[in-house]
Amino acid sequence: MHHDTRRWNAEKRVTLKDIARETGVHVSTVSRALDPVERKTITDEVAKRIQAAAESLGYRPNRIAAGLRTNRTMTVGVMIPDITNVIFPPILRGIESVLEPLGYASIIVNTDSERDREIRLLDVLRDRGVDGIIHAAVLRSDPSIAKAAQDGLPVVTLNRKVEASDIPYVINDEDAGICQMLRHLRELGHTRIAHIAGPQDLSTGQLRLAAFRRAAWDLGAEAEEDLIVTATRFDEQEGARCLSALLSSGETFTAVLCANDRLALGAIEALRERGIDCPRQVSVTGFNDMPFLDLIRPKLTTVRIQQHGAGRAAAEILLRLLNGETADDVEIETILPIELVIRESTAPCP
Amino acid sequence: MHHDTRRWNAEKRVTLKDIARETGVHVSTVSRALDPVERKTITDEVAKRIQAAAESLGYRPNRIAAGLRTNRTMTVGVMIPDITNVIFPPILRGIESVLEPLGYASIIVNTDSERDREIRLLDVLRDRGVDGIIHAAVLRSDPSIAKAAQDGLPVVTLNRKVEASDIPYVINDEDAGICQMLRHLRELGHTRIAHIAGPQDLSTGQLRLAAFRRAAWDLGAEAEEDLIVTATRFDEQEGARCLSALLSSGETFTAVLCANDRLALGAIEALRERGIDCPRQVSVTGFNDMPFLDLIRPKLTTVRIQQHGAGRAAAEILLRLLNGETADDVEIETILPIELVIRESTAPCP
DNA sequence: CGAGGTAGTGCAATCGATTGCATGATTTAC
DNA sequence: GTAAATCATGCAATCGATTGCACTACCTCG
Repeated sequence: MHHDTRRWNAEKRVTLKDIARETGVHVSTVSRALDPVERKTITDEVAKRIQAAAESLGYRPNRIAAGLRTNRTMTVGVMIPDITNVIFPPILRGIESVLEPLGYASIIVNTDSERDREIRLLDVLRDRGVDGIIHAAVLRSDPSIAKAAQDGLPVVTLNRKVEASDIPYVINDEDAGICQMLRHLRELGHTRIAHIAGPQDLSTGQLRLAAFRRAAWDLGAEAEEDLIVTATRFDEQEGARCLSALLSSGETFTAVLCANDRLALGAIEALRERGIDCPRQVSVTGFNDMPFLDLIRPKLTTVRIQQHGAGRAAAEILLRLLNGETADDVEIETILPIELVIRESTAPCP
Repeated sequence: MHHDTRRWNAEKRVTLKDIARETGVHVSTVSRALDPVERKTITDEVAKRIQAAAESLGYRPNRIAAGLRTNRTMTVGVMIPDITNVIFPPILRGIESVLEPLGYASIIVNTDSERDREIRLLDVLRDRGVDGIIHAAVLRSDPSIAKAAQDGLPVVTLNRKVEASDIPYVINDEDAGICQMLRHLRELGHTRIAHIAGPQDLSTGQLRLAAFRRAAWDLGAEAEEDLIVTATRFDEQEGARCLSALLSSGETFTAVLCANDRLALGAIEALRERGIDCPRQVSVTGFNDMPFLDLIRPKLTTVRIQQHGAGRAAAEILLRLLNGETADDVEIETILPIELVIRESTAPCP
């Protein structure tokens, strides 16, 4: 016999072969007796005996071996930009709430919004034979994941969509969110409303900006292009930078509608540094309603998206893909409803 | 040939066999040429040719197959109570920063502090053949993980330790943290200092309570047992409940040293509800310095622990275990230094 | 120039589970 | 009562990579 080079062979695992020896049947019979689907092809008495033996020996199926044969690992990959961004943990729990009860585990990777990293991590996932991928960090143009999906790997994108592809996606009703928020500001009397837009290479940033322009039009005024500044990242630092840019542009404004909460937080901080009060002098709004927002002063008026729900929805679609439905059977677009959350960062126009 | 029952065989993967056929050598030679260690046993010219072929065919090793043979999956399991607790994401990034560059991926699971779930998830991880586990959700007494470690599975615990076992652990200097905090409160003139202790089935809760008693003694006063209330969970709700209990006990106090930030946040909220001002009337302190604390009013005085650093430290120890060092070679205990962070929730004794 | 090395490859077993087909036993049908 | 159908189980190939050992050159040295 060849030498054993395994790592920790202390108590070697119980295998089908052990159960077969114990019960005096062939390993294939054991395999069938333990498979809920194949079980009916086995005499009931024998199946019971095998299951009892499996139980008493403490058998646990080796998913690695099964995975090699069947090409299913019961593991999915989840790609997000950065787990320390508080918006993502609830999403992950939403995904888990659907997948875990069905026996799936997930490998979570952080792309840090770097394309190289994303490509490398995609390989990391494929090398491990994940059955599918939920991708919450795609760019509007993202050839690597599009290629993977083309090859037949089940993929669903979350929060963002990749254009010119038939990858199913779950997003929020950005249009309604921006529109309702703009209306809210109008009702408070604001007319000169600035927009700090998100990165335009992300569908979220692009959709929200488009929605802003459209909403302004719908409300009877063209969007003032000079009052739109575009951030390069969705973070506080960029929020602050964009607000400074607005201030030094010389334009006047009494409200700033930001493409997400972190931009809004940065903007408020920049206002504070200049002694400008939010909301008394300038109203600021966010998008996402990330956790803890109600503990931070001023409490931010924002658009609540379904975080847990988005995770669930994406997982459910992925499941259908995993169960053999093709991208044609599954609806490409899922838009989740939003809800306006009015707190303290918006006030009547001074 | 048997029927192929694989799932998405669209573009079937390139295997060693394909490269072997392409280059006219045996698959074992290909395997060796692609293995950095075995490579030297191969003629340089042949190795180069094989590598070139692998490259041009777009070969990606199948880790499932390799894992079956070698019993190494290059995947580790990470168990935490709940990813939506903001303390954990930085820890995970710390772990990742060490393991990911070495080719490891991690499967993260949330135990929700439920024992059944923990046991089930432990099986989920073992079934997938993880090479080791970083466990940040252990109880002081935790037979299931102790058993796994006994069986030879590399395990490191993080933030908490399991007693009566030789599982290496990485924790914070709870003693120093509590002691420095108590001294800080004393220096502000407080003498009647309450303690909201954490769950005593977690080493963190137990160590911090013990440290509180010891520190009180060291500072020349016995801990007033009536001023100690124990929470059943580390969360805001319990913080509020414990504070109420303190208030209705009839004891007087001017400061509350809490076993972690969430308890402190809950305590402050409960004070606020009763119209008691923190810090003017009662000082409150936390432990951990979780993210966003500086955005929440009043800014919480707390003990900063190394979150990212703890993840890194645990990962480094796990690595040594993975590389064959036994629990005897590795230091069982790693205590990371803490730092007092004085903000606005503590003030001189009124 | 032949014995003893050594280096480079090939061979084949192996990891553990799955599954199409073969086989033998039993039942059903006529 | 025998042919045919049905059922339960065994057999063996397979997934893709790894690796101990065998084998064949060629090399070195005396």
